[in-house]
Amino acid sequence: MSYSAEHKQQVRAKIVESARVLFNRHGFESVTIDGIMEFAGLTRGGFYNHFKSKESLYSEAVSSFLMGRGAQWRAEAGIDPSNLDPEMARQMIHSYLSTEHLHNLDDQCPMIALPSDVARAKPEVQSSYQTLLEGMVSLFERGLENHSNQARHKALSLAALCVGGMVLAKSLPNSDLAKEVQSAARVSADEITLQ
Amino acid sequence: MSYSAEHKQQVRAKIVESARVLFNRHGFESVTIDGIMEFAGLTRGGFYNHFKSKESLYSEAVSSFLMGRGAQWRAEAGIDPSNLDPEMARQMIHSYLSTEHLHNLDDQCPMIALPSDVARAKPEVQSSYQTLLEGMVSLFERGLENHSNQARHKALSLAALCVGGMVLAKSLPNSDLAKEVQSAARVSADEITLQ
DNA sequence: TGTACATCAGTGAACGCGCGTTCACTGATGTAC
DNA sequence: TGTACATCAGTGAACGCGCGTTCACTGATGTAC
Repeated sequence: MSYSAEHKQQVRAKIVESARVLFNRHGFESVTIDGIMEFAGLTRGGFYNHFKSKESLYSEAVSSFLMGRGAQWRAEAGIDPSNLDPEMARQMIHSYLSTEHLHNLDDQCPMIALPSDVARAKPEVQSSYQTLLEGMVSLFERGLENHSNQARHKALSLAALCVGGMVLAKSLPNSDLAKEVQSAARVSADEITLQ
Repeated sequence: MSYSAEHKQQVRAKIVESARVLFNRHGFESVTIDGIMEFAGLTRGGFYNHFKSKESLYSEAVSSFLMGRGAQWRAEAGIDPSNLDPEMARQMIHSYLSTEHLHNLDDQCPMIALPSDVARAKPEVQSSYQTLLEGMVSLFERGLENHSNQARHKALSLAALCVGGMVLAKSLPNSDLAKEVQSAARVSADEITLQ
């Protein structure tokens, strides 16, 4: 035997995490295998011991956010998915639509870091994106459900407001307008959440 | 003398339009100079008679939408920017958040076709994106202003809802969920518009 | 009106570079005895 | 416990291809006379 199974698994996870961060920074296409492996502390050729191709990483990098940085974020924010209320939903939305989230590119939600990349990718990658969206919508919905008979519809609109506000803010060169968009989206989200 | 000045200008415009469509389909990076020129009915080398580099096209392709396809769309929808009301704003939003718009990739609003590409591009490109956003917000604002003292804030939120709803829909493999997101965003937009 | 000419838009071959992928190898690891 | 060995994760040179850009050229155009 050579290395243990968990060693291989850990290295693999390190490559996925490296890819996730670099994809968030530069998008799928601009990131090279060389760059991913170097960022993970390895060399080029070894990549193919773990993955079939560059493309096969996209889906995994997107979905790894949910259980990795996303879970960490939920824990830090004190979110208990089984016990949510409108005030908690409101806090999540304000955190999502914050300047900190906008500038924390490495740990940013892939839904706003990679929308065009995913839209052009294979269905498998889009499924990972859908899983992220469903996670977000589910959190919002449970935060609202005791207080509204339209929780599903509201949760979907809140997701669109969150993602739209951040996507717009990311693409603007003028940080004043970016902040204005985020602020407006927060206020409208509050109204939807609390009404 | 050789060709007339307007001939050169027309060819240049044809290249920009070719680039705009191909960027909408595939994003900035995947599109090649070869592809752009062939789509415009020309050959590779001539590109540099008109543009300094590939990158110098990005900004122009994005902003060309406003006066080109965007103006055509506004005309077809019977929109008079100097005479708007909430019902007109509502129609614009429903048209933006429609299945037709989602699937009409060639003529799609660049704000939803190219968000990641623009977010990673030079400030000049982001300025073109900002001009598109300001145009949209201005239309919404004028549609609301006689009926609300918070027209600016509402217009910004409506833009975030429109862009967010469409960006999400574009990245989902499941067209049922995509339609559900669009539908929810439309309903929430109506509430913001008419309240 | 007709012809020679100067201009420069357009052509397409060629260059250089970067990237995804392959492959022969090497050396660290864990097992067999 | 110690040693020989089989395995395969990791290495890095090399390959092939595609793309942005350059460049010498050609030929359509409009002007001068």
